[in-house]
Amino acid sequence: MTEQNQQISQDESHIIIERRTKLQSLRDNGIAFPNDFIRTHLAGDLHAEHGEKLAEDLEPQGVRVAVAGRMMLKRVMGKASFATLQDSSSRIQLFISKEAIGEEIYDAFKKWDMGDIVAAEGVLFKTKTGELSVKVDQLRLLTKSLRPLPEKFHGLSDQETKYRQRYVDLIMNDDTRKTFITRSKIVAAIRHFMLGHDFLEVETPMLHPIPGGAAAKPFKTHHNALDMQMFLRIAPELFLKRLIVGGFERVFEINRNFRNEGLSVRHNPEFTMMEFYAAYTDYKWLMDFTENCIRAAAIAAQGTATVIYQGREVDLAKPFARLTIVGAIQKHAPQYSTVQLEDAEFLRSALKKFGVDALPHLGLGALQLALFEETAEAQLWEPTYIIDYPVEVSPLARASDTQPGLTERFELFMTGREIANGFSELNDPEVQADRFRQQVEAKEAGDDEAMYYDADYIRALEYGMPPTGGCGIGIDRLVMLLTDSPSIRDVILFPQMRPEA
RNA sequence: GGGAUGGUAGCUCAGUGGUAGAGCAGCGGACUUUUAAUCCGUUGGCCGUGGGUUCGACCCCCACCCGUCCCA
Repeated sequence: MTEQNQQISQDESHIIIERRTKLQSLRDNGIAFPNDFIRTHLAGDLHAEHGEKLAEDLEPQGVRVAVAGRMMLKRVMGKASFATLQDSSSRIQLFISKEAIGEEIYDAFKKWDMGDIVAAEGVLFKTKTGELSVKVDQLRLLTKSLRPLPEKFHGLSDQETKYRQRYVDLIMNDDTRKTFITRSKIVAAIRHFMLGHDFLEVETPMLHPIPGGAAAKPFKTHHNALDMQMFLRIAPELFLKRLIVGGFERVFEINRNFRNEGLSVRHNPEFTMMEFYAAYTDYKWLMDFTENCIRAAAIAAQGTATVIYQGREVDLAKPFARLTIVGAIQKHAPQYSTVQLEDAEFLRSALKKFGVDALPHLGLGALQLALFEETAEAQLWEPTYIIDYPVEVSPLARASDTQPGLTERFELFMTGREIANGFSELNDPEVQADRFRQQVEAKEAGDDEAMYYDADYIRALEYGMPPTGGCGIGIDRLVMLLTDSPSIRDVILFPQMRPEA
């Protein structure tokens, strides 16, 4: 052992020291980390193909297999033993007898540890309790595990360790593996849905010279060669619409956004969104389309569009409800009268009771929206589109032709959370330029979430963008819903954590 | 940012002012069809960190660090 290793081992438990000693003896006796084993079968396939067979049917077939995986259980009984290997598909039991593999390897096996990666070859059979197993005649240790796994029965339950050491969580918890497999299926289903509707998948910059496309605080970074400040993107929106200008009439991107905000059960500083844009559509078309897309994702994840979240049903099968902001307040907080909801001063005082200090420049629509967020939003359990957002909080959305001060915009809520946000895009370059100027004024007045003026985006619009609908779906929150996960950290493999103590 | 709650052996957890415990894992031994195998023996702890109170602190007090939940 090197001096450095010795120093490390002083801080390590006796278990790790013991295992390092075993590894050293593997090194002394040959190749400690061999990579020439060839696996022929996965455990899950073996169970699927042979699990139901009777012993007397299976054993005469002499099915020869080579399996490998992490040793999760080990039962040594004198001259014969059982071990359970876990591979990516499932688990398979090994029957290991001294008689079949020889005394030398058998004695070595007795020293192997839980968590070691083991390879075995042999013939399938059924034990007397009927468990499909491999009668092993060749056995090898492929990778020595130096760190002890959590307890075999209770597993790993500490939330912090599950998040910080996801690799251990994945080894120990089938539910965790399932959640991320489901996440992959959801993303695949959404991608398939989009491609099936003639959308082109694209990738736009994550490093932005000007952050745009959303009201949020960005992360700042620095490009050395260009010696310029850059921002991690808060949304891909302005780039995707440049592509609409360019003639890609249906585009989507599934990728990460970064927002410099606090952490919560619903917020991770980097999160995944799908944004999509379709020329010659509007927000009404988007609502129908988004609904179908989410339904397809639910069926891919759970096989049904009627799902249970935290013990309560969410019906994604029936048409999603549609309510205006005021309508939602009236439904979920009926103590406010129609007259009061049109009274800016009343709304300010009502908001104060919720501890919200409404900025003086906010108009009626923004005040109504703030009251909606306080009173109604958390109660929107069944999927509900809230429509007709005020212009002042929707600087990229097309104004309504019939309702002054409102835009053709919706947000989709379910289980009390925002899942999607979409609108008819503002494609009038002169109006967009005005809206940007207003944002810059708000920023100068101290609103650090206000947008920058993006001159190139205006230039793009000046070439002409067809009438377009665009929408963003929060993938993490959708996966939470479809995997019944209470926290966003449960659906992100490596959630953001403070440095370890 | 505020409130609640937690941090004790590698893991899961007991312990409530008087010598730090159990199960699993580990180590030694027995055992040729086990299923969290069983049986005998046994090692292992800055009780999150730093202060304080006390004859004496895992336990009481204060501050801090890192989680979890709720609220903003």
